[in-house]
Amino acid sequence: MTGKAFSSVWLREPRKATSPGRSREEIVRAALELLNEEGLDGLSMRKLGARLQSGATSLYWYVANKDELLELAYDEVWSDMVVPDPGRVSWRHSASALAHSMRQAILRRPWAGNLIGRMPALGPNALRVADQMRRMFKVAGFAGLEIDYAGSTLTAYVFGMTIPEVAWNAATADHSYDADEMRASVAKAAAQFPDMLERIDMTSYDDPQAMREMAFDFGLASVLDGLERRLVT
Amino acid sequence: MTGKAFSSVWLREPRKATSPGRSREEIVRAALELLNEEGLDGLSMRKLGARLQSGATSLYWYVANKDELLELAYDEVWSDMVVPDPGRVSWRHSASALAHSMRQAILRRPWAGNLIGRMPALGPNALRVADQMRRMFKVAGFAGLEIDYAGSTLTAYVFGMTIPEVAWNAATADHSYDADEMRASVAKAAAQFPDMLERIDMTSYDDPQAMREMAFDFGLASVLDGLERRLVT
DNA sequence: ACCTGAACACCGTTCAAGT
DNA sequence: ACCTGAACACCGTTCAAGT
Repeated sequence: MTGKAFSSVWLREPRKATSPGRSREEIVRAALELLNEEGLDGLSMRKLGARLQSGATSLYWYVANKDELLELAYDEVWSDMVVPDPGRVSWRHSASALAHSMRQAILRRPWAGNLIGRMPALGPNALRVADQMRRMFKVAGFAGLEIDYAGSTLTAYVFGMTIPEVAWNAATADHSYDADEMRASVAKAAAQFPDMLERIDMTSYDDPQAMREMAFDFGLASVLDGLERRLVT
Repeated sequence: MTGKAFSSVWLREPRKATSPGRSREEIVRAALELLNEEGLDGLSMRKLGARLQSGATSLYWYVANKDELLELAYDEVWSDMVVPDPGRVSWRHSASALAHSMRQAILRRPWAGNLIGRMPALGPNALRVADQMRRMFKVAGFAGLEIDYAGSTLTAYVFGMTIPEVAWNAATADHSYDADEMRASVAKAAAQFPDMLERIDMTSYDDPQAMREMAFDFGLASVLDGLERRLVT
């Protein structure tokens, strides 16, 4: 019972473009526009069809279903992640730059927050990043499976830190943000936890942006220190 | 313009239960059943209404909308995360046990993978865990904002590692899993990346479960080492 | 106070029919 | 080979009307 294995759009050939305004590429471009303008909920096959001056169902000639379309669009997120050459700079510098560029890539495309880690990342951009990261950790001194473990650790940290950040931005984007009100709300919820209340009095809510950057750098330094330690022993 | 701030179900009083089979509690219980049986997509207001022998729209008396219902159900995930008392065991042991229980809590409820980090976690269970974790990092020796940074780092790592794990399980659950086929698929996608191909030849695909546990422990040790290092300097 | 059903404004996807 | 529209089987939510 071999059953058909795990499938991904990237494993199949696209239908070739013939008419000018109608191709997989064209569709993905329009989907990205919609995603960037209106977010994940703003993308529907019907709206996408309208934008391309076609029936919604015409798209199914080029793309098997909406999930595949998302998988195609998703690869774009990886396009501006960078891994500075670990031959020229220290691997720590390279890893740190990668982590920051990953975070920014997601913050710039909030819709990606709901896809990341949930969707296979087998597009060309994702593979490039994975390949460069592997090489980086090899230069650093990791070997065998530990090359992959180190990669997983770094990306898990960055994604785990950034996904909530995106969600938070989305949740507070509508209402004009009021630090005092926020403080009061959370204080109410955390009323029976004296330890939590203590935290609420801190500056945390006044400049959430700066706070998050500090938290990110603190955690990143920890992760990199931890990885470094794995190398020396 | 203060605008209404960030809102969460947990900040409002529930409507009190009157009839026996109809209350916010009852509804959340039924929603959890549906989630555990059919996953996130299996939960619709209509199906939930049917299960409770009521019109779908009757639920709106007890719950403002589906998102709030999810927020309510979501707190359940935190219920079996444990933080061993850091007064009796080392903080490292405590943190490690917490991390493992977090991972298991999510693996046991795959639907949570799509909610985690995306939804405010202000329910009683989530607050208990947050409070205990805070105390743990305080006992460890962190102070001020670093208590929170340490907490964010640990949970970001665990969530970032576990969310893809859940997604992977879901993607491979349908098809009977075939290691060779999988290897071939990924090899095809990664064809131009010699470094990636090297990885594919490893044992990675034969026992993914064991592999993931090793990866998790490797990363966890790194994160804890990194946090420890923050304490001594 | 609580519950109902009809209705609104959407979805993704299939498929026979057209050119 | 490509595109269309109608149709199917769903959604979440509102709201006037019932008891």
